[in-house]
Amino acid sequence: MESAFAIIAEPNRRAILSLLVRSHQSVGEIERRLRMPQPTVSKHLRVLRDAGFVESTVDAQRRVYCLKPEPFQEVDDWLDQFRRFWSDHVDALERHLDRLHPSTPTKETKEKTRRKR
Amino acid sequence: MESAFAIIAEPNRRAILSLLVRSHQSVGEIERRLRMPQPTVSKHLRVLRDAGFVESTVDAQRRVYCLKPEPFQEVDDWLDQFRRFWSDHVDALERHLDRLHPSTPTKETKEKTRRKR
DNA sequence: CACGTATATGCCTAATTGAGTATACTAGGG
DNA sequence: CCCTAGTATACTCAATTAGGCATATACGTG
Repeated sequence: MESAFAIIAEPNRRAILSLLVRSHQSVGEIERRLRMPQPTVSKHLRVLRDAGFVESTVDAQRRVYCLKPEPFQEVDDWLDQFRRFWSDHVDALERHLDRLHPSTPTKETKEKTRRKR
Repeated sequence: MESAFAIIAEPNRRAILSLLVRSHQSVGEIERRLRMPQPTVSKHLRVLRDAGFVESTVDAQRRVYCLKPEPFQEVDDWLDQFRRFWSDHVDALERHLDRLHPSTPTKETKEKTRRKR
C-alpha cells in the first residue's frame, strides 16, 4: 500500500519508468541498458508492479514489462493544487525579466508551466 | 541534496505543503492544524527548507513558513514525459466507454488529463 | 531429460529515517 | 532581569529498504 510518491522516490525506479515509457522492455534489456544487476532490476520491477506502475506479460522465458498509467495520475492530481501557485510565480518572474529584456522569449517556460485548466 | 521526489514521499510533508499552498503559516499553526507534535513539524520543515520547498521569515518569536515553487517544477518536468502516454490511455478508455454509453460526459477526466502542450 | 538462458526470491548487511523525549535557544512582556 | 511562549536541535530507538550474493524456479532446445 505504498503511495505512488514513495515508489518514484527511488532513482533507479524512475530510470526504469523513463525507459519503459519509450516502449516495453524485457528484464534483460532493462538490465543491460541501465547497467544494473539483474536481481536489482527484478526487485524494483516487483515494487513497481505491486504499485501498479507496470505490468508484465510472458514471452517464453522472458517477462516483458510495460507501463500502466494510473499511478502517474495520482501524483499529477496531487501536484495539481500547486500549479496555480507556481505558475503565478513564473508569470511574475517573466514580467520582471520582460522589464529587463523586453524582447527575450520565455516560451519554453511558458509552455511547461502555464497549462490552462 | 535529496531529490524533490524523496522529499514528497513523506505523507506528513505532503500535508504540510498542502496546508501552505493555501497561505503561509507559523510553526504553531501547522502543529495545531495537522495535530502533529511540534518537533515533528519543525523537523519536517527543516527538510522542506533544505530542499527549497519552503522558506521562513521571522515574526518575533514566530517563524512563518511559505511555499517556494521551484522544486515542484522538477517533479512536474519529470512527470511530463509520461503525460502523452497516459492521456492516450485515457482517451482510449473514453472511446471505449463512449461506445457503451454514447452520451456519458467524461468532462472531469478530460480536463484533468488532456492538457494540450 | 540434461542443460542453458531468463527471471524471481531469500538472506544478510549497512544506511537512512521518522518518531519520541528531553533540552537548548530566542524574543518579548511583566 | 526573570519568565514564558515559540521554535529548533540532540539523542535514542525501531522500522524500512536498497544492494550484494547465492539460489531457486521456469522455459525451451537439443
